[in-house]
Amino acid sequence: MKTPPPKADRRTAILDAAEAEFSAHGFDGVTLRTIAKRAGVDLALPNYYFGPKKQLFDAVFIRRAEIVNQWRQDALKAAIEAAKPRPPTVEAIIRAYLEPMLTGPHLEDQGWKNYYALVAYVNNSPGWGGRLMAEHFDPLIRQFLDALRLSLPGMDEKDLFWGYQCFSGALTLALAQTGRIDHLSGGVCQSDDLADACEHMVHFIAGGFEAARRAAPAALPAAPSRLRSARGTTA
Amino acid sequence: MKTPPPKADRRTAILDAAEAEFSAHGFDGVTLRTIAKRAGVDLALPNYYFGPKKQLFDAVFIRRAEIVNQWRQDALKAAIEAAKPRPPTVEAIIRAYLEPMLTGPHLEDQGWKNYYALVAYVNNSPGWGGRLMAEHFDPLIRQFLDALRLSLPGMDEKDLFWGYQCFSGALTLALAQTGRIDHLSGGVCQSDDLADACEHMVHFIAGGFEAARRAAPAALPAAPSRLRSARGTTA
DNA sequence: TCCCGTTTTCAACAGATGTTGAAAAATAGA
DNA sequence: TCTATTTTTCAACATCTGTTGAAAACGGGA
Repeated sequence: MKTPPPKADRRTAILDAAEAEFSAHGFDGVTLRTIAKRAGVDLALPNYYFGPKKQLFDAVFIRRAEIVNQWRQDALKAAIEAAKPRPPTVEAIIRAYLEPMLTGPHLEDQGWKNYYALVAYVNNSPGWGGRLMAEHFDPLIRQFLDALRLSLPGMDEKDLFWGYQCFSGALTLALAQTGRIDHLSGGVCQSDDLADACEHMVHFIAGGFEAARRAAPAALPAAPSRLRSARGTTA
Repeated sequence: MKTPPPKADRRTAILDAAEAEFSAHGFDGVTLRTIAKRAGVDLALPNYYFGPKKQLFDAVFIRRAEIVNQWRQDALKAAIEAAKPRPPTVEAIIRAYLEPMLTGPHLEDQGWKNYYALVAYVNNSPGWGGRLMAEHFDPLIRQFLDALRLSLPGMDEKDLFWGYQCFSGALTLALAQTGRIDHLSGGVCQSDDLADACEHMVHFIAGGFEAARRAAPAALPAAPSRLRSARGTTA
């Protein structure tokens, strides 16, 4: 599996092994010997290629970050383009944020699932994890927040950011694939079925954002009726 | 601070130190020497009181679990009682789930904030973390799911569980208090202001559940118009 | 006072950990 | 083929890790 090349590329073998181990046990729960053994290489090789342990972790984290960022940026642009000249719906924005990650043929590669669990680990780690997330994901997140602002006119900034915090938390737990929802639901839901998680999250999160705007204390006293969200009243 | 008793209770001193360290660095990121030094006790003492390292971790996790569970169970019962004979609103249920944890004077104790971060760490840890969560929190979670079922008639089971997954994720990230939302919002939101997070989460999550029910593929063919959510249309 | 159970300290163990330098092997260019 | 560069192996280092057993200090009852 994973297309073992005749003359193995030990570099990516190390990255794959480190990805699997780090995502399962965290940074401190993994030894270089474990990684080396899993990759089928000598103990000294990870250090030769990537330097000290923390730099190896960073390399694993960065490897797929730009790829997924590109996917999501394209999806966001497409959603904006498709809705022109109006802003896209909240649901369309959330979908552009989630679908490139959580659906598609790349999920058949266990490496991608491991990577997502790693992102979840980093996003929940206090301190140094924050820098990694901020460096590699904040620019794109701000683009999505900008899009949401346009789709949720009159929404308070604080509500928007706390809404994103809820959104990010829901996504993070889905990425972690801890299997807890499997146990809790008695098998009705499977935490490694990311596409299923995505489809449900889209509706839940979009509804959350819209409810958060509606609940604003006094954010829309002179409500701008000219710019109303595409989704009108539901009843 | 933390009421250092004249004849110190080294037992709770160890628990407090372990709580702070584990919540900040995870299980493998902490050494018994660090904990002992922080607690101001000898290296051998943690082992004397709690046995091996993992049992110490469990003791920290369990110590406050029953307390918070009791709070939440009381709040749920009160919400059900207050709404009788109808089921409480979704928002009231979510509030009963969140407010006992995230608001109140106990949050002035840094120990509680550390504990919440620890719960977030455990909930996002694959494998062994799941057992801890399931053992100590699942019974109460099922009570809340039962209440939600009554307040969301016609909702599909799968939608309910995925909704809870979103809910749990949002709560978990809030509990982690990673400080990321502070940076992202430029100071508008502060991740250690759990009461503020709570108030926003209540609306977001309640809206999410209601939207998830509405979005059910064909769950309500003969929509029960007699039972409608308290919150009507807004325009 | 002595005695006995509990608590605390001390020192050390066996093993694991990240990292490194030098030797050996493989590779590519001329 | 010889040579120069890169890649891989090997062995070891200093340090840290969880755990333990024995000794010491403590505390209360007789």
